[in-house]
Amino acid sequence: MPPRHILVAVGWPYASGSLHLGHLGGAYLPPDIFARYHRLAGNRVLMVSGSDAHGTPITITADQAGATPQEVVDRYHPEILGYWESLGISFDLFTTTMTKNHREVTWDVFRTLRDHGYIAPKKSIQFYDPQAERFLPDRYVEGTCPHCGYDPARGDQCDNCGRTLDPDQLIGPRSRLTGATPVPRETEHYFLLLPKLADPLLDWLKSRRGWRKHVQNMAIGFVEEGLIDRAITRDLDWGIPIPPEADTLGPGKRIYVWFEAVIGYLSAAKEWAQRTGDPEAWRAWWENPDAESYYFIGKDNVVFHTVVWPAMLIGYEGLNLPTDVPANQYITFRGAKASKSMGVGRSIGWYAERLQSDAIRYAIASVLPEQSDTDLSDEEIIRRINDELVATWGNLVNRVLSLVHRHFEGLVPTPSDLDQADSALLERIDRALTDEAALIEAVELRAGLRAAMEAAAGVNAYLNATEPWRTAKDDRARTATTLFVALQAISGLRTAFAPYLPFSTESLGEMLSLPPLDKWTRPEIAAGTPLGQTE
RNA sequence: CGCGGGGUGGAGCAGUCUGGUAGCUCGUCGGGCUCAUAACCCGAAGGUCGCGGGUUCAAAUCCCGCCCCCGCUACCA
Repeated sequence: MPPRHILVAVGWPYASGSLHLGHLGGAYLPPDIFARYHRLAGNRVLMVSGSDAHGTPITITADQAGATPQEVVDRYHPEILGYWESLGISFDLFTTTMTKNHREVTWDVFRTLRDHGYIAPKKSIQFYDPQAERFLPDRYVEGTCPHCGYDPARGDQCDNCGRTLDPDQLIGPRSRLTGATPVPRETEHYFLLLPKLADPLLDWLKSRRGWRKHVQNMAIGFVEEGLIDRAITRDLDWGIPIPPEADTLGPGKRIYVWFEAVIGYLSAAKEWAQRTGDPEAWRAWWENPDAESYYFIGKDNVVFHTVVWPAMLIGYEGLNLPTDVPANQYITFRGAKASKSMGVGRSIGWYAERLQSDAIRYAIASVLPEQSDTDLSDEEIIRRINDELVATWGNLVNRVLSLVHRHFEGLVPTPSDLDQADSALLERIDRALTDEAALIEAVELRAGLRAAMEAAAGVNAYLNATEPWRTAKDDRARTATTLFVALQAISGLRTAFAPYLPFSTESLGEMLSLPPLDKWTRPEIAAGTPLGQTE
């Protein structure tokens, strides 16, 4: 079977704050596990993402810090890169939305959609700050909430009662920039004409199979409720400019961040291709109809990736739509949503300084919120590492290597004929690899990890049944066979754990004198091979 | 208010589409083993499956109503 082309598209984090374990479990660890599996399975993986450098969260963070948006990005983008480095999140490219390449790709998508009739300018009424001489985004209009009386409520939403607002509903509106009373004035923006794409989009959504039900139901429901034209430009001075020939709406307008951020998947693939020296290489993942694409995001981003981005791709013509959007729910901490501003859930960096990367990866992978929100605490993290990962898998490796060192001078013993229990164990390991592969392909990563752990427990049970520490006293041949088989099983488990625990499986390979793993198989460890010591 | 998802032994989760003795990991209790001891193996206890009603020989599962949590609701992305 020829290699499949697998695009692993990872949601773009804002470069405006530190990431916490909820982010890791929601959007970043799952694609890495998925990508590592597919590489081992012999497929061509392209895994891309980057820092989202635009959008109001960046400008607001900058305002609060008295810094420029650029300075905010310059601080957080390297921090995020550091997370991926320390946790082994194996991007082929993690770029930003500030590149020239991204601007050009965004312009290409803008122009093509416009030429195909899916982007057009429309006039609307918007608040204008006469003192600052500029139009105000809804977030920059403040006033008293008409529902609960809270002040200051923002023009898009009241932070107190949570209701969605329009700025003209506010009592006593004022500009957040100057405090001046804003006045309504006509302005013009570009809109994405989503209703024109609704029919093919709905047909496509309904024909998807194997999607998580909350993802597919939400997408279909959103489209069936009725799509409306959606603005793709904003009154901002931070963001990607409108293509020069189309920049006729007046000063101070940029492309709205949601429009260009999703294009990042495409522009990052193109940037990767340029960097590899084959600028056309991206086409194998985007234009080849047999290529597959998987978008890993949190549940708050479902509509953008299942409705808006596919609509843009349909309108653009010629590029692949998502194969699956395995969006995750949230990891909560002691029942509260992880959020730096709420002081809940520490940053990834905090844990990375205190725990081994694979330990963090195991703890998160074993609770991935694939169906529903999952609650976690520091105690739970430690418990899972010690009572599951170390106890079952770490201890298994340790006890087998100890026996080999004690009774066979650290050399893989030469087996006699395998009996039924020996063969059954190896068959079980091989079956676990097959089962796990199917689970990972279906993006059921937590179940995939469970399959590996159950197989490891099976090896422990095998050892308790064969008792090599007892047979060593009077049956060296039997002991040799048992330990040989156990080592082969461990070799298979090394593969099974490799997508989840890349660091420790790599060092285990060195300990077993095995070449680097490059296939989804159980490599045989030859008799006589010298083994390393456990720590 | 509307839409989507979730509410299952002490903790975290599967199972619900395709109704039929409620499953997994951890914890607890008992036993085994002693190579490993941050242990391992075997067994047991522990659940009105959010609440109320309905359909059915049979409901965690299907239908109706309600409560709670998360997300979305187009200017957060």
